[in-house]
Amino acid sequence: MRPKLTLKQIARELDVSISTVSKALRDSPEIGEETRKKIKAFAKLYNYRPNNIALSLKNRKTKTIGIIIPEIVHYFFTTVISGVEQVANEKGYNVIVCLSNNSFDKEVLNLELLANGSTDGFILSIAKETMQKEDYHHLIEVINQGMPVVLFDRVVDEIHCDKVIIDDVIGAKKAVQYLIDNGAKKIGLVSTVDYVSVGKLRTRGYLEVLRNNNVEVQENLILKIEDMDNSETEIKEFIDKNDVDAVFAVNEHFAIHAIKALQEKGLKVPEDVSVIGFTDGELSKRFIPSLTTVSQHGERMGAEAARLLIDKLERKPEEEESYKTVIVETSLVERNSTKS
Amino acid sequence: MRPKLTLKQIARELDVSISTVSKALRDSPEIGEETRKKIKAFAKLYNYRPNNIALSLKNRKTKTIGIIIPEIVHYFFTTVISGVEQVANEKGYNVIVCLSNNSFDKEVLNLELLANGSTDGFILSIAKETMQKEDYHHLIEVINQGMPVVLFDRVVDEIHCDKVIIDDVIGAKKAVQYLIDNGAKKIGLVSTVDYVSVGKLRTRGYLEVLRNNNVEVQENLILKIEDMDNSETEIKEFIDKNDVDAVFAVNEHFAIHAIKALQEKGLKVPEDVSVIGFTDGELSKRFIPSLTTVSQHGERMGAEAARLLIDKLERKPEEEESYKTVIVETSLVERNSTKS
DNA sequence: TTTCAACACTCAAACGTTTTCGCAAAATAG
DNA sequence: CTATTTTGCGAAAACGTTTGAGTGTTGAAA
Repeated sequence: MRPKLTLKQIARELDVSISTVSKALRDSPEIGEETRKKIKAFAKLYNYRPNNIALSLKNRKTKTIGIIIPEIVHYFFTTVISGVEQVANEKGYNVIVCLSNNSFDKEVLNLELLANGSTDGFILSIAKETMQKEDYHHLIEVINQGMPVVLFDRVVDEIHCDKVIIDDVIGAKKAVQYLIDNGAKKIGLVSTVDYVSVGKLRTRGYLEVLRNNNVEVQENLILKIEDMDNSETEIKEFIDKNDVDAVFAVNEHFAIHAIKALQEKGLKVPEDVSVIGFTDGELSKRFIPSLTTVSQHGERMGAEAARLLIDKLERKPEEEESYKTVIVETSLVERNSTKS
Repeated sequence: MRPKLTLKQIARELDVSISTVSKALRDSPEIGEETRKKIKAFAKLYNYRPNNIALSLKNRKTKTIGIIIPEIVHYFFTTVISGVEQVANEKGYNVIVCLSNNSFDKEVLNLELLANGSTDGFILSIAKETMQKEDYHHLIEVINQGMPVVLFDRVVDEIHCDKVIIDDVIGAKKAVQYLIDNGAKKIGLVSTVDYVSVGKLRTRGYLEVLRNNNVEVQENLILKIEDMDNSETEIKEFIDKNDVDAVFAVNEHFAIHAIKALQEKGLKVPEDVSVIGFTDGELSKRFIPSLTTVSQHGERMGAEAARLLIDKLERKPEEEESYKTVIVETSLVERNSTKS
């Protein structure tokens, strides 16, 4: 076992000072040709690499960005991480991932831990519990200490920082417009109750498009799921008793249950009824039929967040402080659950 | 903006020495009651937290473990991360995640980067390209430097370290035995070509169980998919021309295509034909019908890997070096694609 | 011969901690 | 009232690095 080489050891070995070694390796003109070559050769031979921790301490930056998400076994979040990672890597940054498990306490803990020198900034999606408590002091604290934070997906107005979000209303409008353009008249909506912000916004998009196209809004064609655990039965009943020629569901899960219910009713998807979902996850791609869906482009969101953060980190101190909110456009991915 | 507080600032503010502050905060008996209280109150008021980087440098350990995986948008790997994270957190460790994207070069880069002081040890699943090249010098190098490494899932004999794997053969046996126990006689196998180790091992399990139960092996009931892109058609043809009463597929994807082909042939799953998959991902849980499947327990694997690593990290230096390989048992998760 | 610049290097401080050692002053013992 | 112990605190080194300032030698210009 050969422990890591340090400048000090090289210096002792070659009988020069530590600073000489450091300067030689960084090609300082202060060091003579011969000495420099000798040192470089030695360093190469024994595979010297500077210690990151020491560098971080010296430079007061770690070249590491922390990302705190509510859960990791979750398609959307992994695509975001993937996007962050790509951009971070390009710019020479590392990514350290922490999970809040949707718990307020764990979010606070992780944030405090990483804020003590481990990272230069944060990319974060707020935990469910934190949103319920509406307690953001930990985030505000960290921002006040001068640490840049970028919020994505779940964001709140109370926190002043850069943000990356999608436009749920426009996403929903794209989907419903697509259905109308392809001849649908009786479009069912399977949504969540209104206090889930995503459900509310997507419902708004649905309503707007119907009005814009002079399609009458039929209240009975709108289903708002209360109890997620019982969504399957609710959707089945909804489909059974209503006559629709298209369905817009606010997530993948609702979409596939709608498809199943339609099939059991003797209808074919997409021949008789078209179905569109929201969130382009594994399930949308691989369900049979595969789902036409509104994609949230998690990877782009991650990349955008990383760019915002790194811009802040590398900004000259004299530049004006300003916070941006980037809206990443959704797009409709056409697959086999809609006819066109 | 209030920058982070340091010992030095507290010392200056309270007109004592840095060491006094440090000792007071760590409840050293050297410091008098009064001074200690004063310092602690001040630190609390201004929310002092020691700088992790400085601590890492001093202690020569970072309390951080690196995990390098081939991809993150992948159900299995996320469950592993989740398991690692839980155990790591319990023991006061952070997790830094890097992606190799299945590229040899990126794996080497990440490893070298993190090995220079950023982490105390690694948990790693080898990149596809690395396995093809059979070049593991970067891993061996890191291990030689005294950094503990735990390999999981994709492991190789050439590397001497702790390992966490599942037993594919036993997993497959459980599945096929279950089918036989429930009356199946003509069990189709949808596998990959033999040079994919997973396909080979799971096929072996299938064959062993048939022999053990004196069921004749019919070569025509075994499908080995060459071309993943064309798997759908291959499976459809296979199902169409063969008469089976059960199917064992070596992954989720094959399983759902088998189900679809069966349904299109006019057969019902699970009433007429039972289907079992491998890998308990999103799709298995949420496909309709949901899939009975062999679960690999990624979370357990991650937890196990983290435990092995942390044991190594906290082992006294005088203790004997030894490498373990932990086999995490698979288990059969019964859902709606099999009758029982 | 003196002066000075160029060269090639070393010293020392700094980043923020912890910890060993040393040293006064106060408290106790003799 | 002196001798010794205890108490309370500070100085300094260490972790590994970078970097501005300082130093000694050489060779050339004045």
